[in-house]
Order: sequence, then C-alpha cells, then structure tokens
Amino acid sequence: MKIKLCYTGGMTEHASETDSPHHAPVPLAECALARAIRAIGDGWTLLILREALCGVERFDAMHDDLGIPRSVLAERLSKLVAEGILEQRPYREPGRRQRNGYGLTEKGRALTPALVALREWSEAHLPGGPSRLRLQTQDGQEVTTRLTRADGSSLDDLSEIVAVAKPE
Amino acid sequence: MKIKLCYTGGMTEHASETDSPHHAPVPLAECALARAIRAIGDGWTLLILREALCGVERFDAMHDDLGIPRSVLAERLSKLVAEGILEQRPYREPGRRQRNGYGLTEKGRALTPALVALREWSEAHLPGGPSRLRLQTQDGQEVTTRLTRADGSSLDDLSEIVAVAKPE
DNA sequence: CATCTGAGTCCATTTTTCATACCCAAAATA
DNA sequence: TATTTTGGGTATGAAAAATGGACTCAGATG
Repeated sequence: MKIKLCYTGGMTEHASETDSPHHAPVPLAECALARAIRAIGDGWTLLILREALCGVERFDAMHDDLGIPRSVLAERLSKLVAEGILEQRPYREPGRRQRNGYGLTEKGRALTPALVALREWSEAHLPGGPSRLRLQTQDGQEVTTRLTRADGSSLDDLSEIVAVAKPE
Repeated sequence: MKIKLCYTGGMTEHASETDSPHHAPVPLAECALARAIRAIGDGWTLLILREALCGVERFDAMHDDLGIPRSVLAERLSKLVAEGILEQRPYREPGRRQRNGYGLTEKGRALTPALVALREWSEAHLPGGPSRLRLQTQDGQEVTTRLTRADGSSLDDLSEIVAVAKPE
C-alpha cells in the first residue's frame, strides 16, 4: 500500500449535483482519519493493539496468541514504538534475565474508544456468536461508545451525520 | 496475513501474576474485535470506507482520490459488497449509460462511530496539522464519541477499563 | 460506423508476507 | 568454568499480494 499524497484536490468544474450529496474531497494529507489509518490501519497492527489492550506484553505471548510470523511481529512492534503508541517495558522474572515487553503509552491507550466502537460494531453486525472478550469497568459494567454532538447531546441517527471539507 | 484460528486458549498452569494484571487470552475466533479487524482491518479497505462515508460512490473517483491500484480497488469493493458493508448503487447520468457505484449499507454506516473515534484520536495524538475533513450534524455541530458505562454514565478515565475473558 | 468513457480485467514486475531455521545473551546447571 | 536452556529476536527462500500500465467491454455520441 503506497499512498501517494498528491491529490488533485478541490472541486473540478464539472462537479455537480450528480455527485453524491456531500462529496468532500479532502486530500489524504489533510485528513486526520487518513493519517490514523496510515498509522494503525493494518490487520496485524490492530491485532497487536488488541493484545496490548488485553495486557499482553511479551513478544512470545503475542506470537502464540496471534500466530503472526516473528519477523512481522518484530517489525510492527518497532514501528509502534517509534510512533509512540507502544513503549518498551523492561521486566525481569525472578531468576531470569531482564527482557523487555511492550505496553500501551497514553497515546496508545487513547485508541481504546476506537477499538471499543469496532468491537460493538462487530457484535451487532458480524456473525460468529457472542464474543468472549469483554471491555468493562473494574466493577464489571460493560463499556460502550456513544456519538455526541458538540453541545453534548447524544446522537442516535447516523443519517444526521455529514462529512464536509473545511475550506483551507 | 493468514490468521490461524487455532489458539492454545485457556490459562496454562504457569500463568501467574508475573503476567500483566489482566491478560485475557480470548481465542481470535471468539473475539468480536478480532472478527471486525479481519473484516475491515486493512489500510485500503479503511480508506475506501472513508471515501464511502464522504459520499464518494464511483470507482474512478475513489481511484483518483486514493491513488489505489485499480485491481486492488476492484477486489476490495467486491469483498465489501460480499460482506454487506457496501452495496451496488446503479445510477445513470443524463445522456450516459447506467453504471453502478458503491454506497454504505446500514451495516456499513454503523461503522461511523469507529471512524469518528479514529479521527478524534488522530486529531489529538498524531502530527499533521488540523484536519480539513469534518464529521458533523447537518446543522454544523461536530460529532464526537464518548465512552459510557452500562448505566449510561460517561467514562473519562481510560485506566478504569479492563479487558476480561468471559468464561465459556 | 468510429470514437469516447467509466468501470473494470490482465499481466509482468516489485514488495511483503510466510514459515522455518538459526542466533544471542544471561541464567541455570554441572 | 563449561554446558544447557530459554525468551526474544534475525536471516532466508518460497509464496502471496501489491503495483502500474495496458487492455477490454458496453453503450452513448457524432
């Protein structure tokens, strides 16, 4: 996946109402969502973040859980560390040499809402039976996401949402 | 990325408190989040969903916006249609032959919260300047996500969240 | 009829992933 | 001290996927 950040941007003169109601041609370089996708939008990377969210810190544990090739795991971990999403966490088991695991930084933990939303979507719309992974508060309440407007009111009808391009 | 759904599952006898506090070894097959990642956790797929959320329906428009190879775009679109996330939307411009675009189904639109959360994370934690893509209500209010507990109260401290494996 | 256009398909080349084997440092064992 | 063991990686060749460009197809237009 080699995203070119050249983008013809801007409405061309023949853009018309035959286009969809709200085509917002925001160049990829100026789109926060696109940047997030470039940072973590990869199957293995997302699965590694799931492991991290579940508290799995060790290379071999991730390797065993995911069945990911070791070279790919090493490469993704170092990329996530370089991006500040994971950090190395040296640890030592008694009678064993010091090693380093990987844990979420604050930046990485801030991805929780996105992962919770993805999990919710999956539960509601994908087949596969109930999930055994629960994301909950320490007192056992399930955590979910809710869309809200700027004024704080909650937004239930997705068709109310439009994507628009801010003028430069 | 070839996920093997064999997973050694279950705590082994030497699992101990040297593991992270809440290691929840839920097999990938029984994890809703993992299923979501398998369905849409791919860079191009996510960028295509961004296009769809922005109302871009046409093959060539997506191709131009993203710079994605045509063969990859065709393959991803047909996969998304097969999964019921996108649907073909036949349309005809005046004086042109009928063609089909692609639009979000209800299932696809239900991914909006996840994409909004991802966008929020990017704005807050990735460099790159302000985003020009806004997701807002028709009356111009920005849409954001909020984590909530089952009782409806909102949850601001991410460290309150734990991942646990439901017993089978 | 010849041409144009959007929406793909086909194909040769390059890149990434996969699976397996191998390596390294320090602790444990002898 | 020499040897083994083990977690945490690297190296390597084969397989799969992405890339970019050419090609195709159907129908509208001139």
